[in-house]
Amino acid sequence: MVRTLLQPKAGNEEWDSQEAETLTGEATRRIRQSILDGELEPNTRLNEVHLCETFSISRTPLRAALQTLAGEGLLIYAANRGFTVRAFELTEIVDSYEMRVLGEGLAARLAAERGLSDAGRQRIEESLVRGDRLVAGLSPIESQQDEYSAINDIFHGAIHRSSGTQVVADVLARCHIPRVSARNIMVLTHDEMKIRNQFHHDIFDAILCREPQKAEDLMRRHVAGVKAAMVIALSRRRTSPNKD
Amino acid sequence: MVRTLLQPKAGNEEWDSQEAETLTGEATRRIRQSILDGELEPNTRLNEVHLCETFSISRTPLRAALQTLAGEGLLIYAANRGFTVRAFELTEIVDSYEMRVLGEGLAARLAAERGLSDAGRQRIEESLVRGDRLVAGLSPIESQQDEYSAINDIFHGAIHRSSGTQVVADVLARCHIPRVSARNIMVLTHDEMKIRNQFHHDIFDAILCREPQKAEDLMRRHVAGVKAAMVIALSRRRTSPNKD
DNA sequence: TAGCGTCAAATTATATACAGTTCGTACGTG
DNA sequence: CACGTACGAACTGTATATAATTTGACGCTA
Repeated sequence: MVRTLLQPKAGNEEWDSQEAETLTGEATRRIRQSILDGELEPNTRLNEVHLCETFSISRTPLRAALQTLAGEGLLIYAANRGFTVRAFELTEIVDSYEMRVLGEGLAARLAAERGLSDAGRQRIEESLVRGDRLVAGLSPIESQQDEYSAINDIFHGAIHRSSGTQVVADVLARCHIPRVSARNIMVLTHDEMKIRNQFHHDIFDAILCREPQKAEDLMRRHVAGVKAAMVIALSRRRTSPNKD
Repeated sequence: MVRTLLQPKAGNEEWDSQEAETLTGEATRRIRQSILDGELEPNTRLNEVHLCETFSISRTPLRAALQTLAGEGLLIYAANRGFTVRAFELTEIVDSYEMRVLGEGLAARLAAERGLSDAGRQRIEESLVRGDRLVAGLSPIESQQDEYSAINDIFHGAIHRSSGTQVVADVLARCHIPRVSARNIMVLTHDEMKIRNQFHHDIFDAILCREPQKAEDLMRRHVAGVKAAMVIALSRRRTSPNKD
């Protein structure tokens, strides 16, 4: 049969070039997902041989995957002691949001200064359409949180790319990790989704109209709002349980 | 005679735990240095076997080192095609400074909010003493640029740690890379060193006095000044040579 | 001569064997 | 019984052999 013609698997989003079609890349994605989904709990020390058997690969590609994830900040490495799942303290999560406020604002500003590519504009518009549909209550209630999360990733990811600077995108990816690691904790109300959806629209308009200052300001307020909601949700779950 | 003890090796800065006493760590440091020093030029495609012979190690620790450096953003990886030294466009460098303005400002603000540890305060004071000595003209002229660079790393590094948040320090490390990769280009005048040294003093005072807003503001202006100088220096070297 | 398919050399990806370190445990000593 | 030491199992670090992929050159065809 056809051998070359390498495509991402049908129905799958495009891959990072790094994670295509090698055991290493496959393992990287699966382990990352396990961590973000909470299957691998924080502070767990990873046993290489055991993980090898789990994924049915040898230690070489496994270690490569672990190195990559350590580089992403998801794992912590200690010489002769291997890798450990990184734990994020509440402080760390709050501060990373503070960083994200600034970074997302910068990305929006740069995007507004430089304009959107056709592909970027289309991706954002797609996310806005889906957002409107969500807010209108046309999605199944069970999947609303996941749908909002997906929409959010598309919207912000498109803006990161549109900033035109890899470093900015990298920085935001790093700030994104503590957020995701706590994702399950926050449940959005319908009103919150409405507000955020409106912010997405306004930010998009500011970028389209080439108003960098306005785009940055709106984005900062948007992310600051998300931060506040997250901190409140986290505090509820994490504060000392001595006063039940 | 205030001197910090516990130095890993005489004259050597302390190591990341990741890079201690393994061939992988050693290779990581050496290759990183080669890249930052410009021995390995941008867009060079790295040949694993060749590098193995250069460093007298086998491919396993070498690949581990390359993966780590790719995670730091110094190398770019493509599946089945290996690693390439990353090149930073002028735009990328400018934007990473923009990010750094915000990140360094945040770090200073957080440090001011939370206060300095004894170790942190000592490190900063040490850098200030050395800065004053430098500005007073008591250092050999040939080594002034290197001395300023070292002082700078100590000062800002101490503040990054004092922010109390790993994510912030990671973000700034990522912004630091394009800067260093262009380090040789900028030559500081004595007056510029004086101005920057004064900024260091003022920022330190603001942090000590627990004035977060002031610390952030000063730090932003400080880094913005550095950015301006760098951009001017880079433009001189890089702009199209069609109008000599 | 331009385009295309094929093959071999070079290079990367993976598996696995072996070496070195860590860490828990059991034993000996005070 | 407390404490330190030594030993061994478990684990990570490294080397190297083998498999898969890329790359460039060569020759064939239209």
